[in-house]
Amino acid sequence: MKTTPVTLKDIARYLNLSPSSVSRALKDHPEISLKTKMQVMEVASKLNYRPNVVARGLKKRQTDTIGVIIPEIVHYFFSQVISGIEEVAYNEGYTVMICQSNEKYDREINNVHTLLAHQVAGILVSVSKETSGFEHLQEIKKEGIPLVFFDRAVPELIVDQVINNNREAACQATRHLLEQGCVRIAHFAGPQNLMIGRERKEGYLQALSDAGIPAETAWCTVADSFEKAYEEVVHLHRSGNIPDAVFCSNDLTALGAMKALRNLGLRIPGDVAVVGFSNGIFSEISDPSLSTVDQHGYEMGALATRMLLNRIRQEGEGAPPSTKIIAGDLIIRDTSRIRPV
Amino acid sequence: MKTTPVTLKDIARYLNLSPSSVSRALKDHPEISLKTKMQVMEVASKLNYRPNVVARGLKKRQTDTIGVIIPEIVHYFFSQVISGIEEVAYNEGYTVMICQSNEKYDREINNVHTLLAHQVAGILVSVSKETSGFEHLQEIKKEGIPLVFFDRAVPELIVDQVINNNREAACQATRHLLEQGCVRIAHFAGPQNLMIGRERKEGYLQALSDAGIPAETAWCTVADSFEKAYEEVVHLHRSGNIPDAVFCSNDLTALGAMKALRNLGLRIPGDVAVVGFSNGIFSEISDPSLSTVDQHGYEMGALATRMLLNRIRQEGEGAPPSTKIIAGDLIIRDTSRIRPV
DNA sequence: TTGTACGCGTTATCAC
DNA sequence: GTGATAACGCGTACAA
Repeated sequence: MKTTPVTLKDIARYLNLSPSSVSRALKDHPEISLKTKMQVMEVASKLNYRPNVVARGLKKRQTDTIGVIIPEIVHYFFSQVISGIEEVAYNEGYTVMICQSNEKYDREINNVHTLLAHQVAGILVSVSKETSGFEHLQEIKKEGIPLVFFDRAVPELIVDQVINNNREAACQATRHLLEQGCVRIAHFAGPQNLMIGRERKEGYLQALSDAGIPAETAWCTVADSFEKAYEEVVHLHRSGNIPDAVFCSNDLTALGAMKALRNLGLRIPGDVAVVGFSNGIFSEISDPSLSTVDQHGYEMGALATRMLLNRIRQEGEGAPPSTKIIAGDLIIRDTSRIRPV
Repeated sequence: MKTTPVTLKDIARYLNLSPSSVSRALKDHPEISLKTKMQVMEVASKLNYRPNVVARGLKKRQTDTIGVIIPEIVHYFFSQVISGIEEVAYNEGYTVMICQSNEKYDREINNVHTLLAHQVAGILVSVSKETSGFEHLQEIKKEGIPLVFFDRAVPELIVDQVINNNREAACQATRHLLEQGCVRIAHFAGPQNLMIGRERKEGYLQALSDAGIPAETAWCTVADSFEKAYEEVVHLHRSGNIPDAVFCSNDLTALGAMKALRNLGLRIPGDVAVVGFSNGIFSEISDPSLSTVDQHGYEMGALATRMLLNRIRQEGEGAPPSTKIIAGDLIIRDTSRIRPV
């Protein structure tokens, strides 16, 4: 015994009104008598009326849904971002449609098409590690749908974006290691096709150069996972070229490095100091606790969503695309505390 | 210069066909000539046609979207579940609409109404800690929309559900502590209005009773957060009533307890052994590494989604509601390794 | 095998 | 102030 939802027509029939009047009454149209408004409101809540957003979406060629394309939901940072997105969207009467690209280019393209087919009001994207083209993202713009990047942007596309000041934060983190007396500092970098990977590496190199320390290529490699970091440390150790600090482009990488260092009998931070990036939930409780950069994922998601909603509401003519920077905070914990600061 | 999406009509005009023929051709209707089908397919891909799912949704009174109501996205376990949901949905051509209740009853009710207004094809729910009624969930059933619980179910509602064997897993975890020689075992329980909270407590009591050990009320309290666990340990210590083991209803609680124990100068597991619940990402890398129960979040999300899709496709008449149990795996790590097993 | 007509629920436009 | 009408894009019974 399925109950079909109550529609405008039901209310209209009930009150001997036309559907259009009911529609107007419900959206508080000025040209409707207070009396009918009251009646309609009352009947609506009595019959438990809920507007059919699908029908409205069809009519207005736009829904109240925000599309999100995110590389991997299970990353703590990204789950924070999603939470921020959902929170703002909820408060503004929007819903969130989530797609994960699983770091695959193909899938990301698919996700875009899915969201476009759903007539979402706007799209938030953090591109996958694999993404090498951007025609799919241009399709979004072509349809006049607002697009905002968060965390991982595509430099070729000039659209609103919220990103971390990766370069500065990485520079700061490296400088911190220098201040601790480290001079042989390695960097386990993220994928260099991602801007965040490049920027963090640049920040690292910048800090070294500022300190007048030449960069050693053997110490600056792409190692983007727990396992790769582990292997890289073992590799460096075997070649008798162990650094006295490692700055990793994310926390998991840092933990992989730490595990390898421990297994090799090296003390942290005594022999090798470690700094990560992201402030994952485990950085605080790892042993020793991990120095890292807090990226403020929740705020990033919230801000990106607010920017998107602004675009959605402005409908076209608006300010030129802007880039908001969320400053990462270096959190100094035990993996890099050698001398008192 | 917005481009409006290509519609069936555009293709029809292009080929001098009627929209209905195009529609049929695209869904591989048997009564359409192969030739037209080919033509339509070709033009469709050439014009980059993508069906408007909103219109289809209105027509069929049902969309290809699955609604998810989840307490908090940032919990590692829940993010795993979402990932599993999204993966299966994606492979089956469905999209996922996410709502988080933030553990609030009001908000959960709101979420239900939002999803119903969106004509979702089915809904996956894990109820909030606050949820005390279930009229809102019954509304879902009333509209004939399939509903599947995951992790946290409402016992009063007989619907499909995927849950952990919390009682058995808790029992096993407690038994493990007994086998390690612990006899004064405390339990920091979850909220008792949630079935999972009650069941884990029951498992704990069961194990004690099986071992002929009377339960001590002072050792079995509701402590459901890092902070509360911390305080509870301090409290027990102050009253000179420290147990020799603590079984916690989740990992964060366990970590709070561990922190307090460390600060009190008690060794883990030497003085007090600890076991958590959930296998959060940090349990493996905490110090000492935390024994816990792996709840297989990803599999839970994937299975729940498959069950939901089955219901959606069967349309009404189907098997009676079933309950799938996902067995939690006790993972023994260092916080409970006292004697060789 | 293909076309016609209508409706899904809502809203915008025009008329009264 | 309110009602009638059309349209959003698609699917389907019915007709041809």
